[in-house]
Amino acid sequence: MPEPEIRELRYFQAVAEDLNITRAAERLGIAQPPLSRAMRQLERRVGVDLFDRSSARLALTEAGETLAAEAVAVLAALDAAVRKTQDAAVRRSSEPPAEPLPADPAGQDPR
Amino acid sequence: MPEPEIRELRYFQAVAEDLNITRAAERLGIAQPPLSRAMRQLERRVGVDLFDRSSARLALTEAGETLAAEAVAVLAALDAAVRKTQDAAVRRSSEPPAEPLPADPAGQDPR
DNA sequence: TAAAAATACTCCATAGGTATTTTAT
DNA sequence: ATAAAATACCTATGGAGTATTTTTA
Repeated sequence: MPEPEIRELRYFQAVAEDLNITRAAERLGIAQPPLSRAMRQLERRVGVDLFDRSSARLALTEAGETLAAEAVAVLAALDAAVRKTQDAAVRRSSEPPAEPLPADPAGQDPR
Repeated sequence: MPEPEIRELRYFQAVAEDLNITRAAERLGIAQPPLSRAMRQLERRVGVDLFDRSSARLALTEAGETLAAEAVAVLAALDAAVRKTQDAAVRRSSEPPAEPLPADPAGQDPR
């Protein structure tokens, strides 16, 4: 089983927030069964249990908590990578660069 | 078109290193055409040209150089996420943890 | 009994393969 | 003429859907 994909990390982030696969699926705009399967597959990919399903209330294992925290960094790195790549292309086509929008949500990491 | 996936970033990293799709494909264990298509798809996903194909010698655009640098961070973050998640599960099942192997390639980021 | 996750299928999008053509040196 | 990328086509894996069945408060 190969490594986790970005889509799975996004799904996992939603489930870890809600601790409810049904509601996370609604939020993600997909059905519950594929999300349930995606989480099982993610567990197979990393090779560890991420959820404690022994109770009715879905809970994260310690490993799950760890991945939830780490996933934030991975997804932030991807978002930054895409944004910087697009910025690099824009700069090339239209110098000088437009000044950064003041409506800047949370400051996107100064280069 | 949705966002880049991890597999595409790994492929891109190989192509960016070789600047030769055919050789990168060999290295990755896939055929040349699917790799060529994956790079086209990646470009569509980020919405910018990553390669300059005007010459016989494949070259990265400025955006491509940017993504090559940023991809390293994304993939490192993913590797760290998986490793830490697996470590968290191991710690839980067998305390105390076995001491870290001395044959440690490049030191895996102190927590 | 009710709410949520898991299972059993079906379908289709897309990752990947082979053969071939195009392009640029 | 050659080496590499792109295109055309086909196959198969797996992502996602609906219907249904566990499971546990």
